[in-house]
Amino acid sequence: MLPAAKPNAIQLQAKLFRGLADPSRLAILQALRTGSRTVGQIVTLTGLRQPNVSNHLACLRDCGLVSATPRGRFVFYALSDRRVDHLLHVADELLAEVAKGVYACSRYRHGEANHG
Amino acid sequence: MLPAAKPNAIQLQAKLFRGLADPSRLAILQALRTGSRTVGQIVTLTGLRQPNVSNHLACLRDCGLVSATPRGRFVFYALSDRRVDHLLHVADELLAEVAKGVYACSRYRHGEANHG
DNA sequence: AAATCATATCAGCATTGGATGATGTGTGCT
DNA sequence: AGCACACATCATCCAATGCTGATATGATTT
Repeated sequence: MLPAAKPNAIQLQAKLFRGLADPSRLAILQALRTGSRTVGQIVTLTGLRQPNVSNHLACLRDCGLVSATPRGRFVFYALSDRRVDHLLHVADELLAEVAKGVYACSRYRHGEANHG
Repeated sequence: MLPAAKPNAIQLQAKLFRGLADPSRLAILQALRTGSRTVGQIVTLTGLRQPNVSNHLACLRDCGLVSATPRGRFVFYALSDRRVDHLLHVADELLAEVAKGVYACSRYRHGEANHG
């Protein structure tokens, strides 16, 4: 499919970025930047529905971006590594200095509003 | 929508990551990491169709990730800033060390194959 | 001026992905 | 044991996104 540049690496990167490309998942990661949180806390912090949060957490966990620690009937989630935080930081820098036009990119509206 | 963490920043990040979350766009960016390329060159390098490439380039350009320099009937595209390359690099590090499970994340299949 | 080439734009289609409500699993308390 | 709570999973629905072929625009050459 891609003669020149290693498809595998690209596909992986694409998947990683897609994992980060969702406002809900970013909100969850944001909630975890300050420390471990239970699912219930994340629900409260983000305003998302519980099944929705669980679903996204499963995704983030599969991807290795967050870690889960069961404790009694609670499950504490945390960023799995400081690099995750770092990537978010680098992205913010890029937004501030380079990618200012992102808000105006009309190719997709994802992130502007939620569906029904 | 998100009481705790600045929604705006999150929406912006989501949009930026979504800009990077597409295998075609990543392939294009990859093709540009080695220098300026015309649309035709990118088409050849990536194997994508020309309208498709133009479309993605418009997206990337709107987002500020790439810059366009018309020269005669050609248009040369290039990464707009070294930070773009940097972000891709950080993402690769994350993939190598932390997010190894990304390949197995079954919440979405984006990046594994193209449609019809 | 006509033709050709490089790129951009358009309308339509198919697919993916995310949200929701209902339900299942397992733990802790009384 | 029975109940209540915290979280996970399921099936379904809907919207957004990306791809394609056709076409328009603009520039260069003859």
